[in-house]
Amino acid sequence: MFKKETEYALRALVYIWQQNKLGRRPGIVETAEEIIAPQPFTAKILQRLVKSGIISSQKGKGGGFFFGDQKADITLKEIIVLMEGNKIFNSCGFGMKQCSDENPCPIHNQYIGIRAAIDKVFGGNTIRDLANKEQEE
Amino acid sequence: MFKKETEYALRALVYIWQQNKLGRRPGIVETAEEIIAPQPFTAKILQRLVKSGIISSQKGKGGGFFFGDQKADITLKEIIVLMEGNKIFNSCGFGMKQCSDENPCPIHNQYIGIRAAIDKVFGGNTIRDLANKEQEE
DNA sequence: TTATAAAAAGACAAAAAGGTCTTCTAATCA
DNA sequence: TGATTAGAAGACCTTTTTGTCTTTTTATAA
Repeated sequence: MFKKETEYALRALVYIWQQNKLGRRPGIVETAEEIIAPQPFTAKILQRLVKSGIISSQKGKGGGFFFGDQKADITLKEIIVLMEGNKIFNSCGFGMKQCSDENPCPIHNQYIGIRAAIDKVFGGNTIRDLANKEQEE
Repeated sequence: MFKKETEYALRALVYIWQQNKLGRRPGIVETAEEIIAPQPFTAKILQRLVKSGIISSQKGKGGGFFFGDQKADITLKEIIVLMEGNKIFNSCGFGMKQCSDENPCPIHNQYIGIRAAIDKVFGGNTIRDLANKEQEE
């Protein structure tokens, strides 16, 4: 469904927030291990999230990643759009450029249901929501 | 949602069947133009579909592609699985390997709804269905 | 039976995705 | 203040996807 980058980003953000809630700021090594992702690749993704202002980071001893002013109420959809654009939320299931309500591809009317479901799930959940969910279990 | 290959395959098959119904057997050039896809890439994909037994082909003058014994009642899902495996129908929305009903990721219970919708649309429509749909319009 | 039209085959190439490695910079603590 | 810890930056590499090009094979029609 999504690119690896995007999946790693989502999983990392949930973990970082869970740790932040416990007063901790996890680093790259710890985060990559936890989410089962290659460490240098995780580093690159986290740096991108910092640059985009989704999270903050602290260099040096005792440093790590954390939600500061940003808060963990960002939706999964916002992260997904940042990482890979909104193709998944807008594009045609048949791959046609000009597909729309007015000029529908042969599965358009059925496919809009899929898109709506995707939008609801990823637009309707935040990092905070997922972090809480995981800890219930 | 899908790979280009897959989208081209679906569009090509619909077009080929529409032409077959009219007593014609379209060739690579014609098919690629119609579905707006690069010609040599389309050739490769059609050859793959022939090898897999989805359609038949005829070499030489007046040749082209056609549904013979195969019939056009194959579902879109079957084509998708052939082209890119069943990842989309089975995988986790959060990218976790071990995600299941027993060991769910934090969006599992919501994501299964998306998967069900995808399965219904692509498992519930055949090439014949789409070919008929397009001609209604 | 030969020219021609068309698919088959496979080598090649470009771009994107996924991932690694090394060096630099900054913060902190002893 | 200097050693150490940790993120930042960017060059580099590999695999997959997407696409091209050339040659070969086969069928048919003139």
